[in-house]
Amino acid sequence: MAETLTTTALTLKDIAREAGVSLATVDRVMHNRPGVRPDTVRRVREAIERHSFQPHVAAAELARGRARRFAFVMPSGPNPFMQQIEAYLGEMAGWLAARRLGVEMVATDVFDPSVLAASLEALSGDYDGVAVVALDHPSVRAAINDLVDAGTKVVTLVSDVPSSRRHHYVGIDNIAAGRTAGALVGRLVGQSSGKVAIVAGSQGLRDHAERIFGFNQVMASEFPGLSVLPVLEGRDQDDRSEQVLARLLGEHADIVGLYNVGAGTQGVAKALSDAGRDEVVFVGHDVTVLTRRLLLQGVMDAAISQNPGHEARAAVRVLLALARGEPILREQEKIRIDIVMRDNLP
Amino acid sequence: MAETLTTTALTLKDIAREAGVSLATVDRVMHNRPGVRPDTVRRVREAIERHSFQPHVAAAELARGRARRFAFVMPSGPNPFMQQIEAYLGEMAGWLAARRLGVEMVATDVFDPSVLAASLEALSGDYDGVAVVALDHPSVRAAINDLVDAGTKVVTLVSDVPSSRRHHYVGIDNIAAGRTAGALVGRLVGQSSGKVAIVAGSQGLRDHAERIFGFNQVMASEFPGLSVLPVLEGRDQDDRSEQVLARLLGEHADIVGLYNVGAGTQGVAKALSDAGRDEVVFVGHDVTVLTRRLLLQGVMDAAISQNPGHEARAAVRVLLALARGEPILREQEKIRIDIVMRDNLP
DNA sequence: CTGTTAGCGCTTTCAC
DNA sequence: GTGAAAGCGCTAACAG
Repeated sequence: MAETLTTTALTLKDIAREAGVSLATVDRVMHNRPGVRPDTVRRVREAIERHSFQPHVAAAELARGRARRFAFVMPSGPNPFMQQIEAYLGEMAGWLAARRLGVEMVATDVFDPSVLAASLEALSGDYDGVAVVALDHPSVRAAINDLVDAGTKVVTLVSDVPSSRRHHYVGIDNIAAGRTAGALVGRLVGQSSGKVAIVAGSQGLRDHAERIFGFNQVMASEFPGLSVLPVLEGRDQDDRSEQVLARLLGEHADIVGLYNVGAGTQGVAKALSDAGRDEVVFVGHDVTVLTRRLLLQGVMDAAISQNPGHEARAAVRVLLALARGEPILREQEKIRIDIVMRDNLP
Repeated sequence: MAETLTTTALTLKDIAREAGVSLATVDRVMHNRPGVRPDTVRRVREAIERHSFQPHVAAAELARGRARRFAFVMPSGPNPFMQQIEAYLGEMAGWLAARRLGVEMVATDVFDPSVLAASLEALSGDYDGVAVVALDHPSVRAAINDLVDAGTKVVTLVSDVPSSRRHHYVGIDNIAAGRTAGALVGRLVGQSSGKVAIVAGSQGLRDHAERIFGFNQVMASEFPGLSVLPVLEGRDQDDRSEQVLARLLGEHADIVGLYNVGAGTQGVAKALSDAGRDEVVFVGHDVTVLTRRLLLQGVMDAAISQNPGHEARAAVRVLLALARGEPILREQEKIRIDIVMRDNLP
């Protein structure tokens, strides 16, 4: 009736005795440290395997004494999504302190590759781990690789640099996010013809480009009756987004759907309401104070969201696991694409 | 440029010195143990506050030595959702072992109040914490309260007993889940008239009743043109669900939407396809092997999901935090209502 | 009521 | 190459 999932209660000492060596040697083997005869290594490894021995993390943590330091490299400037990530890190303060983890925020211009790369280089040696909202650019890639080579654990956050040797990416699959947005717009429009507008920050941003790609995929294959208009670029700014969208709305009376790929949501909403086109199906990204209000008012129909709290905590947990040499709980750290509508607002 | 979120590096000893007492006394105060003069308590408290001191969890964990044991009381019988929870606990085996946490599964008939209550009573004293998929019934409530009184930490999982003194509920807000389902059916149907069917396991189950309540709320207020038919009860069984639904489909040719509140999904899908009514908007719960397939095939339009992996891990983390007397990260442990459609399948 | 002390299971010098 | 021994910061048992 009761089935046990765990057993271990052994200690390093038990393994040492069984392998006929000392504590120190087992420790060396466990951490792949040099200076142990291959034959001894094998004997110890076998003893460990035999009992699937797991060292006690608390003891290890205590013994090594030294506190760990992580840096979060984030965009400077007022971005509500990033502010939420910071806020959630702040909420973890007690949790972090109880584990003697130091987390520092480093603000930088993540849109300028050379500035970002310089900020990263400056961190070298001072931190056990770095989480960075990265721009995908050769010099940034090089900076990340340098950190990795110096032994620092690196995770990319929200925006990935897949070509780098970063240890982990904490964020969503943006192509799938775009596909999801497309499916929502298509289904919620509920009619087979009409035009669909896209407002993005810039097609040069990897995440925006990927979302648009996914969106178009679904539109083309599943809603052939809906025609997608050329992408507008609002640079994630309210005024500019409003401006370009207002113009487009004036030119096309038969726009039935709208996908806002990045920020600038305020402007998009204003353009819609000023034009008296509230019935347009409007899908955007992220749950912020603003999008929450728009969802409640029925102006926005759905938001695709990557839970910033989860991202912040996942980044910390992944860095910690990497630093400790523990395995990462893939499933736990995977960031899901949330569909948020009025009734399931978190 | 760099802003630090944490500082602590003090130890109990530092606090002791500053308060002019010994280690042991600080320990007593920290854990609200009796036998300390009120005045001394105050002095120590002040020293702790002054530095917002956080004891080192690893040291505490190590010092107390004893391993912790948790029990998961789950429904016997083949329920894919519950099997997933078990599977995720299995994946955590290494993580659990490294923390010397023992997790045991206890299968029981959670639908029979007296059997469930007896199972819970039997656990008393043997475990530090218990997670239970609970039926809301007086004798179950009493059993939970007895465990709590005996010092065991108790969390309800998936299905709550709000009237008990359980320490925490790990699961979704089922009324909101029902509302979400209602909004999805209404929006995806995309027309203003027609009938909507509901298939539930039993209206006697609290979670099912709450979901139906939420669903009807939204239907009545936002989609007045859609008329909701009386609830069918399929007892979460495939054959029975198929049977009752097939009959209903025969009686009403104008059914445009369907909400499957519980399990029995296989039967529901079969009834729809046998009747050639694949165009009906079909919204159900949970992502399983089956619902995943139905979503990909376009038979199901959306699944409301409570991430079983998250629930399993949240239950363990909450029990651990409770046992250690640490605060719970509310935001992290809150279970979200996920809307899963084809393109954001996890 | 309060203090002293012996570990918990690792990591890390420092010797051999 | 390998081992012995001194802690890491707490908890708990035992003295006083």
